[in-house]
Amino acid sequence: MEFQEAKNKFVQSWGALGSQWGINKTMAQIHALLLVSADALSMEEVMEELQISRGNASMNLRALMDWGIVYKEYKAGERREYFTAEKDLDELAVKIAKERSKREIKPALKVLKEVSTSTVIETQEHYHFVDQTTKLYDFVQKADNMLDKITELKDNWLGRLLVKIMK
Amino acid sequence: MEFQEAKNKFVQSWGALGSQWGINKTMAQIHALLLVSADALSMEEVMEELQISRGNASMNLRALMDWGIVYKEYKAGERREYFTAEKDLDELAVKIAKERSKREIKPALKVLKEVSTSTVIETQEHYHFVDQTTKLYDFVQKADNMLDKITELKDNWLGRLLVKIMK
DNA sequence: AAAATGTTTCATTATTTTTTGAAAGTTCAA
DNA sequence: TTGAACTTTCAAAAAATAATGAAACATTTT
Repeated sequence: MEFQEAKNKFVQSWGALGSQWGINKTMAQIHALLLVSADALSMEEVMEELQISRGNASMNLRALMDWGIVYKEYKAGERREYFTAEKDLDELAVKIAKERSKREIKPALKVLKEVSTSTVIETQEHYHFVDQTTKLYDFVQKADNMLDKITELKDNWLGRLLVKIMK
Repeated sequence: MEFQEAKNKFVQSWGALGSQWGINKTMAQIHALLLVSADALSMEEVMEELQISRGNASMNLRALMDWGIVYKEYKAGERREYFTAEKDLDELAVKIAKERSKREIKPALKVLKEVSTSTVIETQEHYHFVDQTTKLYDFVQKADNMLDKITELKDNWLGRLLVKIMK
């Protein structure tokens, strides 16, 4: 396969995947592009390669930086800003997971706690509601903790073994 | 908090969460509603409670059944169909994960394999592309396997211990 | 076999989300 | 301080996605 063809295919597919996970298409595409680019790219180059407008590029590059998975880079003697992606995949996964946890899981947990603890139980129906939402709260919290636990685990001997077994 | 108010808050929030995860709002809301309902609901009741059209209810209930997380139920002597949600949260998580893996991860892996193995390397730039996509392939595959592994683990003694430690 | 009851489909409409591009804003160099 | 190079913002337009509702389709009862 031609290099350009392969790169394009990858960027497009990654964009499609992103949009199924609540990340917008362009944001995912820019990330994909930077991920497989050997050097940092300027905004101009990103616009050119993905055929998108300046505003779109600017907004999504900012969003990626807010997520902490794309960095600005300055080249000596150059005015223009360049952008690179976090290329360590473990690091990338951790950052994405943390960000989504903060933005989505935490607020969901807040609602679950609220509704599960403040509802007055008067009937069987109410009881079922409180029971179910309480279980959901515990479950979501457990799941949310998982990643932190895995990250910690990696730092010790037993942990590394376990991670290895699980792989 | 009033029961109806709590239920509503939960259903709405769950719907919002769903839409950030590529599941449409109504689908997530219907699922939330069935999850906290003590009894199975008819399509009519779902429409009424969520204030949605018949077509919308029909399509999304079907989609939920396709995902295997909502079931039809027939009541003796009744013509009408009733719907219930999978209420075992572990089971629910497994089904959702399997479905997303099938629909999203597997196709992504296919593309990754394709571009990482079929690109002819002629320059440093090409090398970096192949290297990065290969790493990504390995990483995604590993992540995709995780859940299966955790599920298996739960079935044996050592596994249960590990899962306990990690919790 | 017709009516009654219930479900699905899908073209049209509405809503939501994303993108554009031009104007405003910054920063640096001369 | 002016102008050149570059970035950000945001109202408006475009595109993508979801919802409606009426007609078609099924199934059961009389």
